[in-house]
Parts: sequence; structure tokens; C-alpha cells
Amino acid sequence: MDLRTATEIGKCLSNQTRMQIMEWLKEPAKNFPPHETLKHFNDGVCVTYIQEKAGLSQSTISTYLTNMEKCGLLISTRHGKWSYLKRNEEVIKRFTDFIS
Amino acid sequence: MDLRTATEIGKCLSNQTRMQIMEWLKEPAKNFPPHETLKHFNDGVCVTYIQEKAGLSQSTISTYLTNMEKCGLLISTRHGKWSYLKRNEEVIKRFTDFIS
DNA sequence: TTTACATATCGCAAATTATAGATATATTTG
DNA sequence: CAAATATATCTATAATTTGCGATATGTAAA
Repeated sequence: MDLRTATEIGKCLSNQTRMQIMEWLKEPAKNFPPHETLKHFNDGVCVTYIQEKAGLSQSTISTYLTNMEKCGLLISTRHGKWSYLKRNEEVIKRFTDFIS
Repeated sequence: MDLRTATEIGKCLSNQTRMQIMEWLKEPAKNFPPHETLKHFNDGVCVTYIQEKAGLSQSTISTYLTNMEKCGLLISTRHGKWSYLKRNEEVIKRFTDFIS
């Protein structure tokens, strides 16, 4: 991982809501209600659930999640009209290795 | 580590210069000239050397380093008129464990 | 093919952060 | 004690980020 990428990830982790989302996504089943259409959390959690739990506006959370995906922290998968977000453990590992 | 502390550390790592300082401090002898009075890097690197290498003003770097110490990322030790900064590996470990 | 729903993007005002110069404080040295 | 040096703090302005409402886009259902 290079300095620029690591700093972009640092920016995502410089806000309490975003840091909290990273924590919540460690245990989707514990932190979110079950998905009604998809019966699993294999691809993570849908944007709406994250937004409701965070308590910020839809546009704000959408922007957060988009940026977190752009820097590699999250992986986004679309199923129908829903987007699901999960942690990208490989990138997280590269980041923690970089700063350690 | 709690969410608030982790986010404070995230803020320190959200700026390229500060991230770079963390990297430089991994290998003081490789990245900085030897100290003329102190003959070692046991307590890290003096503020002046970090400031010169970063190329920002003395006040800016001093503020950076103070904040990095406050959130636990760095340990500051004074020897005479110089302050030396080194990485706080224990806190860094707690941070990487938190986000992993 | 409308309509409804889920998510993304745009544009803006408010809050926060970045950064520097001036100044203060601490420490050593003459 | 006075001067010199290293670092810290204060104040101010520029730049960035936050977070929202409005609007656009994508997708499925009626």
C-alpha cells in the first residue's frame, strides 16, 4: 500500500460515523435486521439499514459509503434495486500492515 | 480501544504529512541525520529534524506532533531543550486490532 | 409504461481543519 | 542575568469537510 492510498483510508476513518459503520459491518447479523429479500449477509448490509442505524440523511450516508468503497475499505454488490456493502478485509489488512 | 479514540487516531492519519511522519519514524536512522548531542534514536527524533524533512512551518509541525501525542500515536520525551518523538507501538497495535 | 422505491449525485451553507506568522515559554550557554 | 535556541501556543485566514435538501438515475412492480 502506498502513502496516498493509506491517507485516503485514514480520511474515511477520521469520522465517528464512518468508523462506526466499519465496526457494525464486522457483525451484520448482530447489528442489523435480516434482509427480507436476500436471506443472508454474504455481501454485507444494504444502504438503507446502514443509513437508518447511523441516523444521518440518505445522501450523506450514500456519499460516505461511495467514498469508503472508492478507497477500497468496502466492497459494494448490487442485487436488484439494493446495494450491499461489506468490509474489504484484504485492503484493511494492507492498511494495518502499512501503519504497523 | 473505544470508538472515539480510534476516530481521533484516524484524524491524525487523514493527512499525508502526518501519515508520512509515522512512516519516517519507523526507521529514524534511515530517514534522519544523527543527533549531535544525543547519540541515539532511543526516544525517537527531535522536532526540528521532523519539521525540516516535512517542509512545513515550525508551528504547523509542532501542532501536528502535539495532537499525535495527545491521541497516543506518539510518545514525547524531553532532553534538555529538545523534544524527541517516537511511535507508540502499543497504541498503534490497539488501533489496528480495533479496525481489523 | 407509469409508478414506486433504492441509491447516487449536485449545490450549498455551516462547521472544522490546515497552515502560517507572531508571540510566549522553556532551557542552555556565555 | 542576558542572549540564543528549541518548542509550544495564540490568532487569523484559506481550504476542506460535513451534512442536508433537491434532483437525477437505476431497477422492479403494477
